Amino acid sequence: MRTALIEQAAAMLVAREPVTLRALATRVGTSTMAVYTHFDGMTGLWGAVRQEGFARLARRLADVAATDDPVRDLAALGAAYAANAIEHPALYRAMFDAAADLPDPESAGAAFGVLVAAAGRALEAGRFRDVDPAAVATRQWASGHGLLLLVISGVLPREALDEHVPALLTAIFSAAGDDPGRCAASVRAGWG
Amino acid sequence: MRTALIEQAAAMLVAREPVTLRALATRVGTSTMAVYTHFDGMTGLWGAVRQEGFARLARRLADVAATDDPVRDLAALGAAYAANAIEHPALYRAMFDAAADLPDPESAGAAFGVLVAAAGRALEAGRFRDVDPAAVATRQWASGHGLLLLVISGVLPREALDEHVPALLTAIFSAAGDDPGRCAASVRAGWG
DNA sequence: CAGTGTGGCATAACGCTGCTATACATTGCG
DNA sequence: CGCAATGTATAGCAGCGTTATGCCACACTG
Repeated sequence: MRTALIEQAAAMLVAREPVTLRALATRVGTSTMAVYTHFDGMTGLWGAVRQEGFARLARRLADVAATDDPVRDLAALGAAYAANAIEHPALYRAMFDAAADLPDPESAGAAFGVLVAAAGRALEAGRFRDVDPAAVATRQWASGHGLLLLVISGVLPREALDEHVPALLTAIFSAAGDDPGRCAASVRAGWG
Repeated sequence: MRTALIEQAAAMLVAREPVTLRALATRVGTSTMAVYTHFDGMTGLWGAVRQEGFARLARRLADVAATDDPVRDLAALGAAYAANAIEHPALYRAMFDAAADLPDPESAGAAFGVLVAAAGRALEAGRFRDVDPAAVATRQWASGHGLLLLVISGVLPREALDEHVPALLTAIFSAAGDDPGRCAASVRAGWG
């Protein structure tokens, strides 16, 4: 029942339908009370939906196999992240809805941890110098997040991703110590 | 009446009060119908509020005086942009609310134009090479936007701005052709 | 095996939301 | 002065999230 409600809510979210309590209960074939027994009302359900969104994101990032080029891996992780957000924009927006509580630290941290790990490998491989892997990951994440939200909102066209993400990643990774030319090639390879 | 409604809505937004039709009408001292005669319901009012938000942002950016160091100016514009967003986070979030229509192209374009102009001056001054000023401005905007939203949402602490914005701007401007050392100094001076 | 709780769902109602139809007032113009 | 028109007040509607209450079906227990 819990999972049915979460999945139905996520489905309505990706279908651009308004996720309302009554419509949700009707679609699942139960009554509105189910949301109150299994969650703490709609806010609790939204929290569960966002947690599910982060879990899906973490799974998707985990599917990106690590290669011997950690900078390429960072770009590939960015591509997987962007693809996930573009395919389910409403879910992505709900995951970062500022009106709600903080996203679940565990599931969100799992996704972020994959990025930090890749940055750490770049540091160990000598591609980065004198930087905190978490800082590099945060900068990549924030840049991509902002660009994605602007694209999802329709402020920027979708082509803006292909135009600006590789440029931003190359700038960030070069500033972290990677050789600019080699970095650009790795980013191109990873962004695909 | 129009302006009174817009300003009251903006005031309730910064006061973290829920902006509801009845509460808004009561505070302004009129009836709910006023919102329908002057705007097209609440959606129209939200559009006007966002337009007002972009107008305030454009005014604030225009107050940043241009110096003989265009890269410093870009960082100073970023600082003014960030300060405006941090001071009125609810209004900033409303400005980019993806559920609504696109922000008013005129007022939003005015704010963005200031950034593009500064990037153009950097190009003319020889600080940037072989780049589109609009592309540099877009990358700076998207990076700052993403970082600001993460801070406003509480995902990142406020100190993350001072830690990551100068690093990101230096990375972007260096990738645009500026000398890294000189760029870092200009960004530090502008970010203040 | 019958009795008894107990957890989970259906029903109905409450207060709130945005919105609209209608009646009234007030202003400007011929 | 009377008429037209614009903007506001009132009342009500459908929808929302939430909650109080009743029921039922399952599980544990003497």
